[in-house]
Amino acid sequence: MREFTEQEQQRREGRAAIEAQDINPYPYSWDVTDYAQSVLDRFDDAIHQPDESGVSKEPFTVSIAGRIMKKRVMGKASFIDILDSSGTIQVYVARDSIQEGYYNGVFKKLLDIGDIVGIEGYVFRTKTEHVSVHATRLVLLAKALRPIPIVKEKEGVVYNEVTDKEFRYRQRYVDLFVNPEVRKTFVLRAKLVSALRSFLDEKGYLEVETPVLQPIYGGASARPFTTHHNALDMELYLRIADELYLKRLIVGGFEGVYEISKDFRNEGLSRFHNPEFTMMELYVAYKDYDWMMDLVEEMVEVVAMSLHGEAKVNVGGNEISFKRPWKRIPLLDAIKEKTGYDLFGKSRDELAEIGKALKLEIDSTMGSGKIIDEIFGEFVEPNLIQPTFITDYPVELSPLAKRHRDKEGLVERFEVICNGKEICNAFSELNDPEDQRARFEDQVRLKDKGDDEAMAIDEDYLRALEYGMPPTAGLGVGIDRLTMLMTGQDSIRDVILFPLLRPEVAEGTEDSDTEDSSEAEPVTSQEA
RNA sequence: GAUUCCGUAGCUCAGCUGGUAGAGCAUCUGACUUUUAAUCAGAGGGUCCCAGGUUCGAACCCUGGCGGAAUCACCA
Repeated sequence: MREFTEQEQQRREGRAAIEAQDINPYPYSWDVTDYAQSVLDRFDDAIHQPDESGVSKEPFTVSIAGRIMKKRVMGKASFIDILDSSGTIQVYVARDSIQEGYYNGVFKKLLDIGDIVGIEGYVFRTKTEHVSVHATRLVLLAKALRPIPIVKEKEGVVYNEVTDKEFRYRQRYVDLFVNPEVRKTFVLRAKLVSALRSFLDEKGYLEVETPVLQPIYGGASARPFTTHHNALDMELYLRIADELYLKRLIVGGFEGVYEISKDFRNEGLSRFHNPEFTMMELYVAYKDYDWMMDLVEEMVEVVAMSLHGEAKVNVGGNEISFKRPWKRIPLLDAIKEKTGYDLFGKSRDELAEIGKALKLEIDSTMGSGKIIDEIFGEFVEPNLIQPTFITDYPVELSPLAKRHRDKEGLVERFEVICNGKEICNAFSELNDPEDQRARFEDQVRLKDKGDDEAMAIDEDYLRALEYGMPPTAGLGVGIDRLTMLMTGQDSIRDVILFPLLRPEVAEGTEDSDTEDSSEAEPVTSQEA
């Protein structure tokens, strides 16, 4: 058994004292009729404010519930701040206004900051002009046995703000109620996903679900997580992308399908990478990547509008505008513009020379596509702040994309770069089964050379393509990154509720293996 | 995986060139029926992340480990 801190012991004693009065510290429900924000919004001095005799034209009675965040006791009356899902409201608790005996018997001594309570009362404005609820009934709904961090604020200055990242990620439940802007971020994230979904639904695309557990992983270059199915005694992989399954559905005759779901990649963690992350993938039949660029512009603008009411956002001092149209520039042109080197038609060795001239580390295992990608990543990508379509990638980097209709060695693919980071990736989908087989075979050669991110041949996918897939445009959007951009967060952990962390040593388990005789004793805290 | 920085009370932090710990808020006791970082008076609370080492003596110096952050590498 973990040793309790002083404050935890005091709270447990408080709980016992409450139970000794036949009060359940964890009752079953509370009838909520109002929320902090709506009360503040709806209060009208003309009709709700009581006069000197305590009578108002139209009493504004409410029933609210939430967590006690502050408690200011002044003898026979107190103010508490109650936090609910909408925000905070002050409650005036006077001894003679609530249940008889409750003020001195329970409220003053036994209710703590952090406890969750239900309050009935009427709304009024205090002498200091603060809209408050004058409690007529106050009920404990859940006792908090741990003290919560107390954050205070005066004149815009926040005191004792909980800033410790580890604390905040490990105990997100606390982070959410002590840092209001954290909740806002996740509300925005939900809005973003819902705006995306309704945008796609309105276009008539079908939301589908495809397997997370896959016998062959594919659709991206990444290392997978591996797991095992006992009954079938088979290795399975957690998907690294939805792509190949969604395109099978296009073969099946759906003309527009999308999926919003988690992908899993077994790679390092960073400000931009969490091993599980959310992707939206969309495939539309009979379209190509030019069409998809138009769609992406429209979609992102709509999303920005639905979150902010305008098509722009401030991130790290940059004002980013999503207003259409966005700049479109071929990858090699963008590189030429920034570095002066024209890479078109250059051989692998010529590219390596240019790479070295640009002071990049080029080794013999890197193919020409990889070198181009390095140059782009180093000299172009970080400088693209406004949303920009970078188009036409080397074929070796894009084994699932269709060859460019005009440009030899390239594919019809684009990425959108914004604030120096990729936010989506799309192409005209490769639907020639024989070219696809050849591309897979190239991947296998890479795998044999030791590239553990190269794709495997997916025979079933090839079989599907052999039945005929219409020309198709495909898109993948990193939802976490898009959320970062739209909410101005600079770490992916701030847009994922429970980011992956190393396991912590659980409280009270440091000596859990040693015998502990005190456990045998029955704990009787009920009687007091 | 590499490098740098960080880890002291429930929270936010201080702790000088090594002399075994302090503040504010929170908590406890008392006062106070319109306060708002409420106020006033008093009190308690710490395996200084862990394990070794150096030293008469370590929160502080050294070594190793654990955890976090940033940067890099890989990627979305």
